[in-house]
Amino acid sequence: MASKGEQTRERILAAAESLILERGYAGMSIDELLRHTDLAKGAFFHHFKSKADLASAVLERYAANDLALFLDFSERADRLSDDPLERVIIFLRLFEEFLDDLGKPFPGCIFAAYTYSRDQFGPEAHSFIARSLDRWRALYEEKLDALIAVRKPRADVTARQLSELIASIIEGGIIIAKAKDDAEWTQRQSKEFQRYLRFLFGEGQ
Amino acid sequence: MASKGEQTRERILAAAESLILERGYAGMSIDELLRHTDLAKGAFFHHFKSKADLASAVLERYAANDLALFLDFSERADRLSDDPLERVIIFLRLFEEFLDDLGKPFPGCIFAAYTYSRDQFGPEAHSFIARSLDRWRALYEEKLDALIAVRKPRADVTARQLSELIASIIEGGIIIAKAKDDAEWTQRQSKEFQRYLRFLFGEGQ
DNA sequence: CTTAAAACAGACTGTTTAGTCTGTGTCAAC
DNA sequence: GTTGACACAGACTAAACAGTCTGTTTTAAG
Repeated sequence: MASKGEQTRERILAAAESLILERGYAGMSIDELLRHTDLAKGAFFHHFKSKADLASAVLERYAANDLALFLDFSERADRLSDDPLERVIIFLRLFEEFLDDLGKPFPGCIFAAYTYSRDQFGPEAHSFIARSLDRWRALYEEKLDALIAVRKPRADVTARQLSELIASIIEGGIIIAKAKDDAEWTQRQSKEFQRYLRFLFGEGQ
Repeated sequence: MASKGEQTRERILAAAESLILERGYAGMSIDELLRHTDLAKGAFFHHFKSKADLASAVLERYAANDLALFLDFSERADRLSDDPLERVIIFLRLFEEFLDDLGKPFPGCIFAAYTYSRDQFGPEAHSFIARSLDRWRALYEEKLDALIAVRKPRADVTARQLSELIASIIEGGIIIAKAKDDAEWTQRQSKEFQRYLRFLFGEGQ
């Protein structure tokens, strides 16, 4: 079980993530973060040596959680079907299910939030975000590659192209869902992408 | 011609927009904005009564410019072709051309930047952003509606669905292009969407 | 040329900010 | 039960912050 200190650190990180998504990085003050966690200054600076240090920790934690989440979707999809097209679609639907269960729009993507505060972070953060986004996209590419390997698409399309498209759709979907406070927006776009996939790889027609 | 005061106001707004896109709203200080525009405190508060007032003005200016830009693309597309499918595609390609000419990734969407600093603004700003995004999306819907009216799509798809999809693709594309510093990312996704459109509405196959 | 409003300059103020520092509990190991 | 590392509390500081205020220059109209 996690030690007391680790629990507190996690509490700070979770609160910071949600505050950053609502106020932006510069808009989240440490004092307010402390109010949200019922802690004092000393506690915070015991766990993090600066606000920038917190920013890195929040970023790395988000990237790890995000990757774990999608890896889980990916593996579950593979267990739920043997058909490569169905595997992609189930992969997408597990994510939709996840969004549905939130009840409200996804609170936001830390990569996007940081990208719209780019100047506040160093080049290490920039490249970490770029790599994380690409790893996430590559999860889609893998699945689409397996599909293309066994079933020739009805057009000269690559797994990379389709993975870039679905990554853009989801990233954009998250923002618009948040901006319009529409909890189902992203899921609808995911469905539309599936229709495109069935056009490319489906049996009928 | 614009008066001296209007010119200064515009200079402030332009500098503020670009600073907000790079640092976030809270991350942009008035003092730094002044350094970028070579002005003093008095000048700023002569034109804007507060930082929040500036925020509204930046938002409204961006929305107006954005709408004008896409309206121009829309009208030019209509003049360049009589075929409704070509009109949609030219509409998209004029935007791609615009992005190409920037040389670097699009600096970002103010609607998205504000959405990732939501708590900093009031409900009027939220609904203004929601309405602006929807008006922009509706431009696509109009064109797609005209297309569907004369050519039955190869699937039971609506103009609204397709407009939501392309809006998400572009909004997400802008972020990822910025995050990865990839100037052609968004254009590639636009092209992939066009492939989908040709599947749905194209002649051959 | 006069004048008054508009367009700015820049010192100043009170508050908020990140970060420091000293001290106090807590808790397991010995 | 003593000790020493860990986990916090909270007053404090210096800098940055948004916003004020008084004054000077610019501009255009009569």
